[in-house]
Amino acid sequence: MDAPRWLDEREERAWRGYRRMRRLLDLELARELVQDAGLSEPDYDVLSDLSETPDQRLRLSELADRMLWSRSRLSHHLTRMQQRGLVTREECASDGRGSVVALTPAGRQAIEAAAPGHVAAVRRHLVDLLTPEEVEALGALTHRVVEHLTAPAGDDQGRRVAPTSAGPEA
Amino acid sequence: MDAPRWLDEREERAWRGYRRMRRLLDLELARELVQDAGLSEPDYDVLSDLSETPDQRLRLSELADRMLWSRSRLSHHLTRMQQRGLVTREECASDGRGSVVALTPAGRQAIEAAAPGHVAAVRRHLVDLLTPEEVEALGALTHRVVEHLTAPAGDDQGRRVAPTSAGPEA
DNA sequence: GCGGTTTCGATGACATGTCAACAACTGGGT
DNA sequence: ACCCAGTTGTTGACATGTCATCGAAACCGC
Repeated sequence: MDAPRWLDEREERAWRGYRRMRRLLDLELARELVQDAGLSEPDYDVLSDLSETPDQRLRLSELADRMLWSRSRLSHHLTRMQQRGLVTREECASDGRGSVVALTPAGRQAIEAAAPGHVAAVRRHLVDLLTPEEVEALGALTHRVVEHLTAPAGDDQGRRVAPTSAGPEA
Repeated sequence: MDAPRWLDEREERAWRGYRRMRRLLDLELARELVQDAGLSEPDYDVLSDLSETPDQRLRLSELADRMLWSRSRLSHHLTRMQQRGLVTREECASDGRGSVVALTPAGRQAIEAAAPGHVAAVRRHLVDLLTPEEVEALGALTHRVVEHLTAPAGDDQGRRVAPTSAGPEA
């Protein structure tokens, strides 16, 4: 690392573009979501993950792992969503420590109302701006990076990632 | 919007991959940065933008616009960085309302110490995992999306973006 | 030069996220 | 049966980000 390899022009362009896109896309999607559906992005993600589940319910830690959130963050966020009537907490039958998070009817209604507009926004600001080849490339490249970051460690460095578990032994 | 066009399999893969990559990359880069250099990503970004400037100093609002931050956020953050001795605020000669943010020697030292490791991490976890074609594609695609999101409005929708100014009249 | 309007940056209240500590419980070894 | 290390989810203190508001200064048409 004595002579750092800086990014060349193309790499720099990709990296800066990525970061700028990230920020702008986030701002815009969040803005539309809150305006059109009264949900924040985190709200949407929670509801969306829950609604994709057979029962509309998940163990708290299972949900946290899927979302790559810490349990603490999820717990705080659920408290707020619960107060708004979007989700409920139930005791877990098989594990006395556990909580199960469940979608309420209001929660289901909220996500169903929000989804079409949100998908449309994702198309409008991202997907529909890309060629099919670019969509393919983006899928491939992001998956490779994700694989790398979730690899069992000792990979090219001794570092681990992810808030809590979600590791190799999941 | 009556019959929402959902994402097809490839689009879904790209979108989910993007979001997952985003999250994991952020966590990892932030983790390494704070561990190796004692800086958060926002800290790094502020110092980095300042250090790229001829005089190591910028008007507060100029910096906010470049970073796509609200003035308020930047002001709060600068207060904290100032307390750590990384930056200083100076009065602006040409505008009595204004502040100029300047890098201190400690700030310059911090960014110079942090940069090589951070660039290496960006390579390790992203850039070096991509083919040259993918780097090129990522650059092209992100720039197109950024263009779209910063376009003068009335574009395909009547919506504007960005925290404060940075708009069409900039 | 003077009022009205806008811009600049700071601030306080509040929302959200992180981190460390904790109690309750599980499961395995003995 | 019992202990104990590990796991689960919650909590409180704190860091960070957002939003509305504010005073000061600049700008602008007159």
